[in-house]
Amino acid sequence: MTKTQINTNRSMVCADFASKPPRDRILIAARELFYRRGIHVVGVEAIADAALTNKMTLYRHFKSKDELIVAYVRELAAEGDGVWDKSAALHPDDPQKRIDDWVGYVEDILTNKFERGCALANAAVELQPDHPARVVIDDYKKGKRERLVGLFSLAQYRDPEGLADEVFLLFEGARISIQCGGQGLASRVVGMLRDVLVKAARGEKADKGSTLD
Amino acid sequence: MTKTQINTNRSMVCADFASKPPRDRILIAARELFYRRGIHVVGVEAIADAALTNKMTLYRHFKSKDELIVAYVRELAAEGDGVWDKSAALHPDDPQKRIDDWVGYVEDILTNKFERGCALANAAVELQPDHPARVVIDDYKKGKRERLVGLFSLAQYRDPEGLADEVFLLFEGARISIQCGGQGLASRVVGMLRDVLVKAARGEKADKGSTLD
DNA sequence: ACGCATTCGTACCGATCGGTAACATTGCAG
DNA sequence: CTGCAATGTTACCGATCGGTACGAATGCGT
Repeated sequence: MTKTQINTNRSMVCADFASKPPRDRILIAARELFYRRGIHVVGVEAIADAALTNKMTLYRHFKSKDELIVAYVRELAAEGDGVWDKSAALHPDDPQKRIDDWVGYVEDILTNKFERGCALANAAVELQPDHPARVVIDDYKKGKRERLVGLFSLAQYRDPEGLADEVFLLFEGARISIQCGGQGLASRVVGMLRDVLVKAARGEKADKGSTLD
Repeated sequence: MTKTQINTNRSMVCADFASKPPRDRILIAARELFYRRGIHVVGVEAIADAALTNKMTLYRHFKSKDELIVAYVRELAAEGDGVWDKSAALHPDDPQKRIDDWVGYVEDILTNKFERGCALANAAVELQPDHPARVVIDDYKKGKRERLVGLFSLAQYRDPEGLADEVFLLFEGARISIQCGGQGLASRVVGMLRDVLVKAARGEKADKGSTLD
């Protein structure tokens, strides 16, 4: 909560930005520009400028723009996994608490007025199906759904697969809808999500004799 | 059902393609290329080529590429509205039948293996928030949700607003997920959608004395 | 047959794209 | 201080971008 989110369009996202190594600055700048404006419309020179460096240094760290895109997507995926892992490390034996964490995380995202949808989904929209970054995105999304399934299963909810599908799709739908006409949706979704989970929780431990695996 | 969907990457979507006026050919070609490859990566020359014409003729019908993009988005929106209107015209007094129509339409889309997500949502991802096409997309999406609300209200479902939000988001989430790791989801979503609607139908006409407007 | 508008084809414009060559400059380890 | 690697600077490459000038070809109503 209370993220130190920066609202400017500059890429000065932290005080010691200039003191970071060039590769880090480039990735930070690329991340901001790719997310805000799109991947194809942002040129490598603009990224180098925002990273307080130049095109040559960029190409010393990344063989091509495509490789930079892959690094960008990899970083996003790693960060998403990191949030999840941290919650799992904090509450290793309390799946319900981890579910609450996730809902809070979702709420933070959906109520952030600088959101422009899921950066990974947006990247998937822009990139051709055979782009090397696509498999990273696919794996991440698949993994995220499976984590939800595992969590619901651990919390002994009924039908963890179906429940994971449902909340996953609601979340994805909300994120994409934020950027096209669904501003009002965001606030309603969180309540809806909690509703679905509470309703599902009523069925937990219903008859634990059935095919639980 | 059994749409005459063409699977080639060519833009020869109908037999009399060459006999259509240039403007139509350009819009058809733009539609296919924008959807398959993305808006920014497709140049006007590629569109003109696919439309069996040249850049000059394109610019006689569209003042700029941006205007072509707006026309593209407008056409998509009009077509989406058309599907809805047709169902409404066929079953003006049978909201349940229209709901079934919509679910069938959704099923057609989600099980079409050439789907690359909602063309309008994809366009919104690629275009800057101040692009003139964005308001067309926003209006369409808002309108679509309101149509759902109206339909559920007409069918006397309980909480039509919440229900519309739910099925709308599930649908949107499914469409975006198809193109990133969620191939398996598509088939499950349709069942889930029917489930949600059936469950909601159980609450219909519950107490019709309440604030129905 | 004519005139006229639409369309076609080509060649071009300036700008920007991704990517590189070659060299000057910095900073840090020995 | 010396040496070497990392970084900065500038200029450039071919290709492609959105957009246009202009003349030739076409179709069609009269």
